[in-house]
Amino acid sequence: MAHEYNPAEIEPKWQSVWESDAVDAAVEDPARPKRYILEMFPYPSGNPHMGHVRNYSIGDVVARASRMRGYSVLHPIGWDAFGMPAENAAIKQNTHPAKWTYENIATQEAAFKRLGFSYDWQRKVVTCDPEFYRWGQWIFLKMFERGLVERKMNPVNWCPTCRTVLANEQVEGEGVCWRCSTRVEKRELDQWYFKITDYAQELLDDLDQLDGWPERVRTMQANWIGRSEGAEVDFTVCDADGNTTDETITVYTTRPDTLFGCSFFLLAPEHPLVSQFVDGTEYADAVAAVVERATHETAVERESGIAEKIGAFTGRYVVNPINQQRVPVWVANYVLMDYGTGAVMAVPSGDERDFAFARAYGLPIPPVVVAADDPLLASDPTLAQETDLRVTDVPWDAAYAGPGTMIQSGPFTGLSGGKGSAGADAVIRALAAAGTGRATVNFRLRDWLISRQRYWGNPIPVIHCPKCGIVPVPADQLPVILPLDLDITTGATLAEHPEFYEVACPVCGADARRETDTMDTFTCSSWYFLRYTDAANDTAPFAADKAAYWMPVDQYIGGIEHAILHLLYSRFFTKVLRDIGLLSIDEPFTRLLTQGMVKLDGAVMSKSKGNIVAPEEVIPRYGADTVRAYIMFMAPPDKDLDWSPEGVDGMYRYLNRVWRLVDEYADERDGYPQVSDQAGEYVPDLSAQTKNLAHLVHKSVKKATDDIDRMQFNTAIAALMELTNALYDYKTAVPVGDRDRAVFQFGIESLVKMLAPIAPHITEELWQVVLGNTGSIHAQEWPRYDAALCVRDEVELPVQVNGKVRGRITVARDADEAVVRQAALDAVQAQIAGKDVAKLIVVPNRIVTIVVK
RNA sequence: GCCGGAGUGGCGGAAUGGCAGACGCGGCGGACUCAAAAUCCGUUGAUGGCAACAUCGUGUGGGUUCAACUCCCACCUCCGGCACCA
Repeated sequence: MAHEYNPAEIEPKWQSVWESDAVDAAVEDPARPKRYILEMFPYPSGNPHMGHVRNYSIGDVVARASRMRGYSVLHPIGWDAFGMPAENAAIKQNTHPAKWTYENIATQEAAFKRLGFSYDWQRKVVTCDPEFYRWGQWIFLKMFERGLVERKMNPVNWCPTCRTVLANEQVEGEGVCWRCSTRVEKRELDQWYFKITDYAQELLDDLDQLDGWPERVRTMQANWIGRSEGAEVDFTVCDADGNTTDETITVYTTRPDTLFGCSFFLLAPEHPLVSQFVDGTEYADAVAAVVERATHETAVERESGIAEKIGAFTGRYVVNPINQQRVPVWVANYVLMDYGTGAVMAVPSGDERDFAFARAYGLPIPPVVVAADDPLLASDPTLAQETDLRVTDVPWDAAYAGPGTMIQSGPFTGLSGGKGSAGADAVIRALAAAGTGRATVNFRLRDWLISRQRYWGNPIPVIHCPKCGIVPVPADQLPVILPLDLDITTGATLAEHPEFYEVACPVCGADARRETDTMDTFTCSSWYFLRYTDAANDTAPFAADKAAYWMPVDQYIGGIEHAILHLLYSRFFTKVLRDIGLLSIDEPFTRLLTQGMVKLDGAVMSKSKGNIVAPEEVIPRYGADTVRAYIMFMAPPDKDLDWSPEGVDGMYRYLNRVWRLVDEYADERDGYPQVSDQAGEYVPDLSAQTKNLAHLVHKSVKKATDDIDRMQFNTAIAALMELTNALYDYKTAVPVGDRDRAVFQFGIESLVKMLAPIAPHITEELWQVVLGNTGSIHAQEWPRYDAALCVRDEVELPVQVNGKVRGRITVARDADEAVVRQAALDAVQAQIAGKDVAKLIVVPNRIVTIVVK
């Protein structure tokens, strides 16, 4: 009854069985441990490509293996359905974003089903469905209540191509839009923000808990949050004659120990005091020129990598609170308005940028922190005790920013200087006592700009009332429905849709205007994983007890491109929802796998580049199982891989090999005598060949199990191939009538079971049809190996002489060391004859090494 | 510039400090076949040798060790992230 492996026939057959039986529906079962396996949900861009296949195959293997290991598994899927590409496609193809989006979802859903992914389809989430996005609005309102939503006028990143603002996290490398790579512009606009900075410290601290995350992702997030410790110092504004005003300017510094070395003071070009200082003065023109160049040329200069430092004197001075020194105030292009306070104290001897600026404009560079071996101290040892300003210009050709000793620093002279030094602490204490400074912490992280001037997004549930101001939409009026009757092929937004924005104020009833900006799509992806735990809930985003059962996600799988963006925002949402009382966890994702990218000839596959390899090109010829297994076999999951069609044949051959092996076994098995008493049980009178097979089978089961656990699927598949080879070798070497039924059967069944998560269709067919078992392979228990059978009772050890293998010995496992020593010496007798054995090292069960002279 | 990651056969890739190259792709030789496909067997790091074998070999140069792809120091190349963050 031998029959052929025909994936085109069996794959759709099993897919429809699984779907109609809803075999992959997640069940909350308190009796079993749970596992929530999640892959980052796709954007419905059209046909999936091999990158998708890889991402979702990894998750599917983990989910299927987890079920067989006895876990109650949640493995859902959905679509991140709002966003710009839908609008662009709609304009280009003269259709509606909704139509384009839902059609693409249908395409991807069909493709995913054709690949045999084991999703709980009943929990499907589509973010552009009102049933989903209303809860995004609900969360917005909750955040609004808690003061985590802010509308403010700020310089923001504007993408002229996308015609919308962007969050800081969405501006890449050289200041370009993450989506279209257009250079972004700075604009001063009134926008909506989520106050993620309120959680900056916790987002940083809790990275320590995430030991299931790749180190580099944690490092990237820590760098992005960018905590720095230092001090604020208040400088009093004065005129050229030293007459002080009651105006102070505060600076932030990480080096309060260098305060005595401040020889000038800088304002950012955008600083509001600049025009106040120079308007109508002789300095106005020069300052305006700097401001002009800084605001218009910065982007270009940054691109070249080296920005020339330019600045201009404002005619004003400030008083240094530590020593009452009067220093000039300049405007400089390298001072950033959006970090610290937009003003800095310049210490050219201790800061490279200030040094360059001082040299360019002839400003003094007094040394205040010097290294112990500094030539300055060598030439003038008394300088080490100098408290007053004696040397006003360093002989160095670069700033010194390292640790050292404070000099020329009044009462602080002699203290250690440097970041976080005793000297720095002492200066902060002195400033604090005088009320002119204080210790403080600064973050690089900015608040999350969430409003977008685009149509295809979740409407911000707010109404602008001329009398009441900003009025949140009452919760019982949610959702604010995104109207679909808008012709967006002209590029129109909600601001061109009066039926949408003309509303009555919910408080006073006056004519008011509904907010027409929509939310950043990343707000949807920041909590979709929570919706899966309770996807049909129509009274809340999710029930707390359901989330409590399933959360956190045990294994999250997705691309490294979200190392900051999505993964940071999701952590933020989780903490906010915890504080609202909906969650009891601090972190959403316990373990994270950042899967490598699938490339073609070195380039990332993307629709815009047109270098996509789609699974449909391979499935008709080889089937989904081959595609899945091949992409898992090509490389470890976290490494980038270059797609090459050459090896697909090999994987197809392998699955055929498995098919024939199992098929032949099914035909012949009645002829196998039952020799050993039970599968996997060690029976002393087995033949040497059968013992050998039992050993190989158990060793392979252990190896494949361990490798799937640590998600090294490429080596797991290699172990399955070795198991397959061992079974074939046994068949070749041992006639049917001498074969051990129990050991062989255990080998065959283990092979089929362990291959099942990777190649779910062929294994289902082999299990149920070819082997004639009842019940799905995917509901079987994972094979258990016998640790005693994974090792041999005799081991062959290489014997090295001076680092070269010169002989081999076979000894009992864990043999007495004396026995091993003697056997080794005998084995290499010829090589060591007449020489002194200086050393003999036995590494038990591994190697013997002899050193002779 | 700073912070990560990676350099291993023709190719993808394996190796708790213990026989480098598992597993596979490709190649070569053979069996089966009228022939081909499929399948099966053998072989396949380099150099030298008829051969057993010898020597060399994990980006480069040092070091630690009986033993280094693995640990340490210095450097080269590539990839990724951040980048005037005071």
